[in-house]
Amino acid sequence: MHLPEGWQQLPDSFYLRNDVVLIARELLGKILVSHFDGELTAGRIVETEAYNGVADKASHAFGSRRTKRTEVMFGNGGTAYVYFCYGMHHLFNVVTNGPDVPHAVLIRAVEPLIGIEEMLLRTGKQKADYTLTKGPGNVAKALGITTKHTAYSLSGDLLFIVDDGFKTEEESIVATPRIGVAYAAEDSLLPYRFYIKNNKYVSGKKVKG
DNA sequence: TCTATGATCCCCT
DNA sequence: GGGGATCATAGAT
Repeated sequence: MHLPEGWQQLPDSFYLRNDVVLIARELLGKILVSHFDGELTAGRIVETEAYNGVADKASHAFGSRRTKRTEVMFGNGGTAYVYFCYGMHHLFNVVTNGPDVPHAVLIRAVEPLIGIEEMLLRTGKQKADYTLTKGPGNVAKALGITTKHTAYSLSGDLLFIVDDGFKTEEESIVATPRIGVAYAAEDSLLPYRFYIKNNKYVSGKKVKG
């Protein structure tokens, strides 16, 4: 496979660290790439959420709940956790940390870079506006990610994340509570959601101008 | 600009 | 048997 010059696949060591909130923050500005059936699609990550394992009421792994679905989170970091939600959406997460520590980062929005025509086909949209990859359901749909890709290694050449040297300014990063996790009681207030300020692909807020 | 609602199904209890 | 880490649309404001 041929990637653009300067695109460096993230090493396992990036995912194997123990601070999932830091990793969620550092994933801003990186590029999520899928290469299924010869179709290369990629987008720059502009919104993420951290899910902090067994202590986090918003996490599927809260209380060490270990099931067929969540099993991949209990494996090694650097793999994909994809699950099906609301009867129609596939949501893509990055598993982090070592075995038995079920940390994950939900990718909530990307800015399309490569394969926009293919993204339009997959989503059935007519034109590439800001809704193409806004929100976690749309990200997975545009990149062709489904539950069959859960447990895929991000060290492979089908689904992975690269660094192209893009620098995300500290002052352009915003931290807020996570979206759609009101059921998590006090944990729903934690500032575990990160996004790039003023980016039109970020979900959960209106776009002006 | 907002709120309400329907679509739709896998996974867990 | 019930609810969910959502999205697009319709209709009210």
